Amino acid sequence: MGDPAKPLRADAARNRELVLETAYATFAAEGLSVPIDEIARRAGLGAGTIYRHFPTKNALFAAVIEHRLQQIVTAGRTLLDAGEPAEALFGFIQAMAVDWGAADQGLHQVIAGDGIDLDELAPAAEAQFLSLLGELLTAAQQAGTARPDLTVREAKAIIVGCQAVQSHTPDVADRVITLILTGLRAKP
Amino acid sequence: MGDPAKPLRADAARNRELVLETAYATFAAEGLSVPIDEIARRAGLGAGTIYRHFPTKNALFAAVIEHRLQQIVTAGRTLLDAGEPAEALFGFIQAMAVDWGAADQGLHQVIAGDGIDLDELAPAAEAQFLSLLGELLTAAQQAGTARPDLTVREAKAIIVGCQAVQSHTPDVADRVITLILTGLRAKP
Amino acid sequence: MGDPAKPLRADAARNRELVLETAYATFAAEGLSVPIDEIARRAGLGAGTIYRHFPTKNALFAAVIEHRLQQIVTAGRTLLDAGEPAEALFGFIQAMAVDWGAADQGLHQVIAGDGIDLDELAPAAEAQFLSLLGELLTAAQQAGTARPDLTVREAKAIIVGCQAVQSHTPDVADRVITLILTGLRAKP
Amino acid sequence: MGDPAKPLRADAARNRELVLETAYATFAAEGLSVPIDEIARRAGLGAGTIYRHFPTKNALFAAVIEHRLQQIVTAGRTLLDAGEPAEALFGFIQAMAVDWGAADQGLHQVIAGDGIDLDELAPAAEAQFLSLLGELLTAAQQAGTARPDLTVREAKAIIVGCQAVQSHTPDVADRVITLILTGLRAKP
DNA sequence: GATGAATGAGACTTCATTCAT
DNA sequence: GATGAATGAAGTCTCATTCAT
Repeated sequence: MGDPAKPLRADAARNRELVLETAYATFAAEGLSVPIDEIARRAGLGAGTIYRHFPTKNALFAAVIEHRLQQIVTAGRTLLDAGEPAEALFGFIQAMAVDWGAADQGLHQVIAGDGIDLDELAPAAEAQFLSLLGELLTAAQQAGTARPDLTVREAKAIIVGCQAVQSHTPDVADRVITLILTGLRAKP
Repeated sequence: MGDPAKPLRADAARNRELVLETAYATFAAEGLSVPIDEIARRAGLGAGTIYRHFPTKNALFAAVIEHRLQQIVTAGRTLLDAGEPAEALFGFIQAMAVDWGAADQGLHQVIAGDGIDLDELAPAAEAQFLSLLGELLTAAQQAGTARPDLTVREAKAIIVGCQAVQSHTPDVADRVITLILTGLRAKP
Repeated sequence: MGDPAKPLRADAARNRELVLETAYATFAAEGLSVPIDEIARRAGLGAGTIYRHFPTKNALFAAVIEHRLQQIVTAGRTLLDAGEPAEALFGFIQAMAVDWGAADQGLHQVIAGDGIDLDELAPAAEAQFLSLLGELLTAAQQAGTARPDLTVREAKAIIVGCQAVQSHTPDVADRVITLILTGLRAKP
Repeated sequence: MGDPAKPLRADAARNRELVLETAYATFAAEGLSVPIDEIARRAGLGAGTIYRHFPTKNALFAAVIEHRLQQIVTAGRTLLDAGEPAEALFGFIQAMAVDWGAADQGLHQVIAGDGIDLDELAPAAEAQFLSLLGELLTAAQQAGTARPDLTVREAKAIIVGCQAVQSHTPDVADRVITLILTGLRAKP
């Protein structure tokens, strides 16, 4: 049913994607304080072009995070559909912290605070993310691998914790996250 | 006695304390990007006064963190000396995240990364902290309450994770941290 | 054609020139301690614009000096090519101090030291300058008007001295410089 | 007769001397931009003590220059009284630049401009200096060693030039100054 | 009188955002 | 639409000068 927004011209759409990818890579590698000009330079665009697509730097954050969360949700749903409900939740948390969060300074800064609030920034994506997390959690609880009294908010808090671990001490992160997850499996 | 550095004049010492406390409160509440001028304003001082005591913004960070870590180490040692070796480690981690970390956004940013390195910033205090943590860990392992294969670095990573949890989702932090700690108690 | 650096946009090039001229006039008239903001104000530009073209105040010095030295070298070469080898050196020194150095306080400060090193600031232009000076000197020596034992470094030192004279006591500079140059003509 | 100002207490007089000497050494070595606090530190005094004796930084410059000029005048007079009128002027100029000006960045900056005017700063000392210079000049002219048409202002301008040479290219300064002085000896 | 801590204006520089080309 | 130049409000830090101790 018809995108309400006018469809972008082909080159504009391409530029939007390019900005998004460049911004993600840059924020992930160097944190959120990278200047817009630097992102423009890396994308081979003018700064004005970025502002045409994203009216403020915060809007760019929002779009990047939204994009990222959508990828995460997609990957999580794949895991869920793979038919291993018992381990999907744990695999997802581990993957989110270790594989995806490995170099993700920017994502971690956003998720862990730094004055930026995910719920304000990208409420729709956040809702989808929580919904997926709920499904993963329920599946694991029904399979008997996760504590039955665990809530979605708690599961998200644990993800935040695991990402902090990954970002701060990458070399022991794998083991520590495994330990943390142990606590989620224990019977009440 | 025999302090090599001349003792500060009474008013200077008072102001130094005032800056340290104001800076701690401000960084904790609003993160590390608060301008020095704002801290000066809140302390009722000129900006130059802060720079007299701490020649760089980083030096101020360092002093705040050092001050804070010393308080933490002192409190941890009290716990250790209280004669409950079995629970001291867990009490310490919980206290560090929940009681002290409650409003500690700035401290968390420093400890959790953000381009700032604790070891460079306050190496002495960091060393004391790690040493205390080691003692708490050993005591718990000898009492049989902590996994024997846990290392100090891992314990520190867990603290970082717990602080992230506290800072991001305070209302479920208590429960989540308890869950995380469960994983440290499990037999290998 | 084949300029590796993209040619500046017309407005940018105009502003670059404007900054250079304003900076030259201002430094020359008031010395090197004039704030960048003041130069921006006089040029009718924002301070940021200056920093876009010259990333540091030192870089602006460098560009001003380079610009100036190039003019000087060009003028000197014209003198050399005019076919009066016997007098070109003396004309050049006199011109450099009197005509061009008339209000050149800033340039004099740079050339005469003040903690700023020409060789670091604009090595290429400095090299060209020394090379031209060498040619002038050789020509005069072959024509028998300059002492045969005079070196390029000594000639440069004399220029520095003449500029100091000009800058300090303009009203007697012409005569004094003539006297100084007399010493260079004398037979050993 | 009878100093109109109350005589200083012994310690105050000592401090005044100490500041003057330290300031001279520091300005000479590092230029006029050295902070007052640094001079205080080197003198082992508080900054306030300097301000008790010299109400502004400019006043301190003035006093330093005055002090210095007095020494110079004294030394020049000694030269004059030594009974070698033919060479006293040349010896004086050479000594002023080479021996005394060797590391005299501060003095050179003041004399060579930098927005500071000797006549405003220390008019009395300047007058004495000019008077001495006049005597040296007259003596040399009567002895037939200096051009009869040389004026005091021109002689001073030459000193400024020689100091610039010394300050800019110390290693050839001796020779260059000798060359310059040759010009003053030549018959008109 | 001496001290050195405090002040606060102002320097240099960065960067989100706007706008002429 | 795209570009990248211009803007100007901050931010960090310095230092001449004043003032409480």
